Amino acid sequence: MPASPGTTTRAVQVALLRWYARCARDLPWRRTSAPYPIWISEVMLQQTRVETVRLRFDEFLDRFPTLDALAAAPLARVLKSWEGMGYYARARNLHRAAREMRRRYGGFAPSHAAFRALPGVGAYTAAAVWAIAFGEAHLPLDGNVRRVLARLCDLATHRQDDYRAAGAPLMRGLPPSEVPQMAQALMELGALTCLARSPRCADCPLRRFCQARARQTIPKRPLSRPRPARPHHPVVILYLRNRRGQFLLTQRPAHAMLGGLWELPGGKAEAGETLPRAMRREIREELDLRGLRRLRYVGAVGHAYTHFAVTLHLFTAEMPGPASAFPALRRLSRTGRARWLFPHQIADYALPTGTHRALALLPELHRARAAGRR
DNA sequence: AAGCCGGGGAT
DNA sequence: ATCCCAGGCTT
Repeated sequence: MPASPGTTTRAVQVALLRWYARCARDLPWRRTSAPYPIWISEVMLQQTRVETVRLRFDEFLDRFPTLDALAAAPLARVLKSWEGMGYYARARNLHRAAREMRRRYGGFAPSHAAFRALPGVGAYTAAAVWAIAFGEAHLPLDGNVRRVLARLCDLATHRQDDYRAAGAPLMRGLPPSEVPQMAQALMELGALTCLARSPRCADCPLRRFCQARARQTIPKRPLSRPRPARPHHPVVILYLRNRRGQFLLTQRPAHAMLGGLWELPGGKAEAGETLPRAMRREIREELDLRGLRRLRYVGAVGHAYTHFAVTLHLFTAEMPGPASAFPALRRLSRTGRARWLFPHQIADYALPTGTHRALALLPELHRARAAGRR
């Protein structure tokens, strides 16, 4: 708060802490101060709404109650637990970081610096865990806090350093017991009151300190950046049956988008190409398979990713012969990147949400999916 | 600093 | 349809 002397900083801290004591939501990860669950919650909350995480947090901790349990688990199980939450690199990094901590420190990271160096732990997560679990005065600079600071100090900037300069004083001079509350209060104010679209200034404990409010620049804070439009692609995917009633599921490369997840074979349709032609071409390119039998169009589902959107066009078809007759398919199976599954077995595999929704178009898988969710 | 990575809910 | 969320990694 550049324009504010220390006495004002203290007044802001007091107002915010009093408000937090009165208004803070009761969230599962606020019932503990242990670093492991705090860490899990912070990773889940990366770009993910509180309400979504609220539904998943307890289940994840039931499955992986300790750092050692997470480190000992196979990655596939962690990915399955992460299914539907997106940004799957988070699950891969969480797993790697747990194994690294166990190996190098025999437990949780011993310092903020050691923790910050782990995969998937950036400036925000390291600050949040060290402030909330250990009471050290780091500023967790997330989207909420950035918005609160942009308004409180009327910042017309994108620079990270400007936000740090504005926010650091608010974390200083507190007793360690109040650091966790202060860190969470800044975020909570952004989540409940200092809303992005329609801020509830009348209810804000900081309204008399708010410089953007005084200057009537609230709608312009924080400064926004124009975003490019999302391109849209038609995609064809295939539910390929063999003669035993199994279907083919393939695994995405570990470090690609949706890395490690399982999906139906297929790919983008090209401009001017009919969907059945695209389907046959993709299967030829991907599996070196020709002469699909009984190719049928099932239907489509739309699905939006961060930077593009797709329409998934689902087909069914039957194998032209035994899988063993096709070298590319044999190779995929041998390396474990492709599996023939009976419908009920799908419950053990982590699938992207779009694939789940496409499979729901098939009655036989609808039943299997319902069984898998139980 | 910018581009990339999922998904979902609010408006 | 658009925005944006308790971000991190790579370039």
